[in-house]
Amino acid sequence: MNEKFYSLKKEKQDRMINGAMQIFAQYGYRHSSTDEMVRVSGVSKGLWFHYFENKPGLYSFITSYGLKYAMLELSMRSVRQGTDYFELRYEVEECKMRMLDKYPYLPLFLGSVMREEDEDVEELIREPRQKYAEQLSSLMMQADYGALRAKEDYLLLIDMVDYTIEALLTDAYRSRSFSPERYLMEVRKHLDAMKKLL
Amino acid sequence: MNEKFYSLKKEKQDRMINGAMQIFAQYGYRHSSTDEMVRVSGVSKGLWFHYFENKPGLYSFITSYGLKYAMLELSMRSVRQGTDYFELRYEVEECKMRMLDKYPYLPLFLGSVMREEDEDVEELIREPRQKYAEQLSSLMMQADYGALRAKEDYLLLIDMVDYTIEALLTDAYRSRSFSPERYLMEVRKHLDAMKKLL
Amino acid sequence: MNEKFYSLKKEKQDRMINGAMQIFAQYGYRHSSTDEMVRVSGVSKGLWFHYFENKPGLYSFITSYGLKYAMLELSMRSVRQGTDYFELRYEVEECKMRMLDKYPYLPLFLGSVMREEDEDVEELIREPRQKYAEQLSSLMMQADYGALRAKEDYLLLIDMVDYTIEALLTDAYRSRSFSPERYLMEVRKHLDAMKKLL
Amino acid sequence: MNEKFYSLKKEKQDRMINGAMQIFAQYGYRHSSTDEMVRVSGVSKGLWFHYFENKPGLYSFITSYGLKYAMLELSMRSVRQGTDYFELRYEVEECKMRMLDKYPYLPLFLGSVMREEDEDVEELIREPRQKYAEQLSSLMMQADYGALRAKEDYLLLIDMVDYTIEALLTDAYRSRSFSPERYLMEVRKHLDAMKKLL
DNA sequence: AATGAATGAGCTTTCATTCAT
DNA sequence: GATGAATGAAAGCTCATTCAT
Repeated sequence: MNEKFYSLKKEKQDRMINGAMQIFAQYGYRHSSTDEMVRVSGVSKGLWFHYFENKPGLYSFITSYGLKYAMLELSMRSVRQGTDYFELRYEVEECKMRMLDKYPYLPLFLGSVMREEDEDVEELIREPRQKYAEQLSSLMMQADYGALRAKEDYLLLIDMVDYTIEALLTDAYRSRSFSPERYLMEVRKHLDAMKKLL
Repeated sequence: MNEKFYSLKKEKQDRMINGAMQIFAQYGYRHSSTDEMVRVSGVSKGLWFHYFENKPGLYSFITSYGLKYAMLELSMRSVRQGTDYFELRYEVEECKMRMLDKYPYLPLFLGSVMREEDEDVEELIREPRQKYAEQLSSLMMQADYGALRAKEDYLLLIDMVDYTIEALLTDAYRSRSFSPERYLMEVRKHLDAMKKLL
Repeated sequence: MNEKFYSLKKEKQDRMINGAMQIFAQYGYRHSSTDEMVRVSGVSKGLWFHYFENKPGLYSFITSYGLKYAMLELSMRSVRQGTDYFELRYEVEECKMRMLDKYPYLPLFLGSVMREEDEDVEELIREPRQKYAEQLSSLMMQADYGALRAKEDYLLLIDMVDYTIEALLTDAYRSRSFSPERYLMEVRKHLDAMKKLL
Repeated sequence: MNEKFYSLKKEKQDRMINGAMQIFAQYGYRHSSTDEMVRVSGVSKGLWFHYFENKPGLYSFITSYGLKYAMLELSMRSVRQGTDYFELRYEVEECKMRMLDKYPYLPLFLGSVMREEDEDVEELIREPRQKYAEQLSSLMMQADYGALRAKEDYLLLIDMVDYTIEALLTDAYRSRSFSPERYLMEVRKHLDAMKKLL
């Protein structure tokens, strides 16, 4: 289906991928307009449809591509069984920051994809979305939950950590200039705060 | 500016307010369409513009109205100085649930307003948004932070609580039928989980 | 579905119907553009979709309307059982010419509808198209086929008459100014030519 | 103008000619899309414009080529002065069927060209179109009109024959599989039907 | 010569907004 | 006040045409 796209020069591929990710990440599927992608990527309108048939097709491709890239990045970290939960959680965020070089909006996009509910695309992204979620949770399952596990409600605490990190990421992108260092520091601080409670 | 609107029958006012809140809360400013408000409210299209000039004007009014209503509701609870932080935080959520009778989408709308970033309206809602935030934080400042305060990072923990509660609310509205009881129970569980850590 | 349209002023209804008929008759379904209908009718683009949802909906409505009008016109002639075949066939064409006052492109449109093959609309127009064909043939069955019937191949001769009349109509519209009188005269001449052979 | 094209391998020439004829014959000038010709011919898009500059240029070439081929085929039949009109008319159709080997859509294309009215190309095809019409009519003038000529309106009868044959051809192509034998039989039957009247 | 990537005008459709009634 | 008909800019998508390779 998308072999044509892959035979483009890598630089242009990435310009398109980044343009689409940025707009989709910021506005969600329905709200994202081709014209804005044209503007931020410098790639003409016709070409988007030349490669991706239609808007759902584009979204589905970018989603699948982005999630695969994220999964690859995740799988590339050497999995040390029994890493401390908070440490591992932090490493996952570090991992996201490593994506920034090639795909500056990918971390934000990942979150927006996981929350996407538009019925025109929900079906199309179900599978890659689920796989990504599974890889993440199976990665986290290898953590040493240490003192956490002692608590009967440790799942709730993990929820809180996840919600918090997601919110921090969104906030970080909201500011004019996204700084991965500042973001990671915020994550670290919040993780530490909870860790100290245990 | 909107005196005209207030001379409408209260019932119709509320039908319009609820219609706008529902759509804005679900889709955000930009994605909300007049036609959908017409549909859910049963109030003709012309009337919306008769009373509110344009879409930013409508959003600004509804925001300001909704935030004021929420502030009133908040201020109506008898402030017992020194209530335990977690208890107070819970009461704030209870308070939101009390709004459901008149404005079923107000709690969701509050969150969406606080996150709204569309540049067409950001300016217009800045002030009421800030006032609401201030009232909330000044209310929370009256709490007894107990063991929490002992922690040097207690502000971070509070962040986590806030992010968590906001996410729980969004999740609660995502399900077909929003149940205030179920929501409050979730909030309670998460608050307790953290409280126990202290 | 189209009650809204019928509550328009009759004059505007007819302006829209005529605009659509003209463009559809000349270019066929697929080729007809809203912009051209806007131009010939002076009715804004948005309004077409306000009343007719989409292009197939518009085509289906105009088709159904035009065929019904034609059937009404046909049924209004006093049916004299046993009229000479050639006379009756001529009267059918006279009947079409009577439509010109209100719908100048209807006779041409009828032919184009009967030949339309676009798969987006074929289903939608099947029924009215069939009904019209049936009324026409049941009308013609009341004719006195006289000497014609004696011929074993009289059905083939009728084919020829039909093909000829259809071609004459198309030719007549091709000229800059369509003249019903000239057209009817042509029809008469050709009918007579064949009649004399019998 | 098109010498370049003629230096292509004959097989590729014919693939292009057939592709263009098929699409133009089926959809008319305006509705024919380059992409469809690319698809049915397997010849790349750029090449079409390399050889034919633009769409009118292509249409003009294919028209001129197709008409010339038809004229050649017509002129190749040994003209027996005084052949019976109906026989000659039938032979003309046989002649068209002989084109099918090389250009399966040429007979249909001929008819569509003669009816083409798009103003972008009308001028361009006027001359070849007229020449073809003239050759056809001068060929037919050599016929023995026999009993036909006795009729004062024999020209009208000839019209009817022509219209009928054209309609039969269009009908024949409409069916999934075009059968020259079946088509010729239909022509024969209709010609005979009229002949018997004389 | 040959390919197909690239472009932008134009088409169908949506939607905030205006206006006659 | 109240309605919904009316408008046109903008969105998703198609297609003739150009151009780098």
